[in-house]
Amino acid sequence: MLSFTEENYIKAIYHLSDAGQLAVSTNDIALHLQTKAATVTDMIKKLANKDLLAYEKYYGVSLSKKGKNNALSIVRKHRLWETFLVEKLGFQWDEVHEVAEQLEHIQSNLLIEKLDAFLGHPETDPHGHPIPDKNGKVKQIKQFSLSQGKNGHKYIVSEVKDGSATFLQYLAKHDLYPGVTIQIKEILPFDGSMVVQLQNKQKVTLSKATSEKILIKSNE
Amino acid sequence: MLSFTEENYIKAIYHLSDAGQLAVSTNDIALHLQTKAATVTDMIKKLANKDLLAYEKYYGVSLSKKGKNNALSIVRKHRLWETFLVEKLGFQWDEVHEVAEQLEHIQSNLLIEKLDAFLGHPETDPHGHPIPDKNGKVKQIKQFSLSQGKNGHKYIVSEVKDGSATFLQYLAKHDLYPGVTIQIKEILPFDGSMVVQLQNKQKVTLSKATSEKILIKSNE
DNA sequence: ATAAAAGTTTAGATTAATCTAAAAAAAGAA
DNA sequence: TTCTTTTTTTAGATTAATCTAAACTTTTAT
Repeated sequence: MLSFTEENYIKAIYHLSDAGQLAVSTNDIALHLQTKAATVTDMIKKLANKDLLAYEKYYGVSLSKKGKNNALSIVRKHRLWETFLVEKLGFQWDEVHEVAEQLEHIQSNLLIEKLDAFLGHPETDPHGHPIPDKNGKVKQIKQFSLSQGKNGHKYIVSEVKDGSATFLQYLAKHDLYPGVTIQIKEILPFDGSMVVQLQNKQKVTLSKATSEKILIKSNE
Repeated sequence: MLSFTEENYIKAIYHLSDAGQLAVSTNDIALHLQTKAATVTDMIKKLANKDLLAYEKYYGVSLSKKGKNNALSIVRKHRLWETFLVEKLGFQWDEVHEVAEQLEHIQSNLLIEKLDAFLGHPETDPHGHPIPDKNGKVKQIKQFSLSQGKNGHKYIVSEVKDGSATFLQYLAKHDLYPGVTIQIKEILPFDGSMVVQLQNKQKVTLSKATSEKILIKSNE
């Protein structure tokens, strides 16, 4: 069984490697976990000894199959807890992250399976991130950035790529959540900002920077 | 903020001292926490420095006001989580303890207040233990042991004094939970065992040892 | 191609929580 | 009361996770 700290390293590496695709550098991990490179070197040696990752001196690490499975289990727990906090306890979606960071380390398969059932086996969390299933399978949705959407077309918001409280609060104010249907009404050529209409007919103007951080999927 | 370990010591001392009434010995704490007396001595020195308890060498410890408040907050969290696990996730009442031992250490006031509201501000957990309120106030119920009940009288089961899985499973099999109304039908003079009738008219014979571990309160 | 910069590792310490073994104090028994 | 037993504390180590400073590798720039 992994310690709290080991789990955090595995999760960080998973995210930084884009779900285990690419190798991750010592400094990236240190930055992400707000710790020092020397500390990271020590820890990745330990994780390498446990066969959770492959480590080549000076060339970073990449997760093993076992490491990826561990990461997926932690991500699953994190996202189920976030869903619980928002759907059942009424948290704002910008308030959930820190608490879920703690809850994801609770060790109990029974708990997580019962929580999953209680939530109705959700496929995505409140930010639109897919929740890995019990076996670590992640359902991939065909999605792309809102900035690539076409004028006049309707889409469903599927995910937001920025978890900062200010950004999430901004979106919340304009009722932009995963699951919401939007239609692109206008794309301004000079700065790439766009006007989108919500279900309730309200229109919002989004800067290019913002529309790049919102992912959408086709309207079926 | 207290560490996981510090919280466990404070909670153990709280329970062993009967809610902070009496002093607790080093050995009792070591036994309860499955650790060594030397370790306990070190830790209580640390907790004494933080003004969580009063420590007199060779004469044990007693919780300070601050220590008691901390303990009550942990107990509150533990019991709210147990209630959640049983009421919302469908855990059996003998399965909840270990998981609640982990959940009680999650740090978030918002979480615990929202959980409390979600559960409808329960006054007792599934074992009938009172849940301290936000301010640490514990509602005391006038209760006594079933073994002291009178023949023919009706009572409500209010608490069970043994948390072992086997005992709880035994009670569950006979539908004996806090909140259930029972009537004493017969008390056998030679061994003190008694026959009680449940709401559904079923009768169960309980040994003296068992009836001593079940607490009851008056039927209003 | 080589020197400077950036990134990484090693060496040596530190802190929290734990342990064993030995010393000291308190409690119980003769 | 004095000796034995039990309980508690102290001393000295250990492990996990962290740090700083120095050494070493790789990358970048001139």
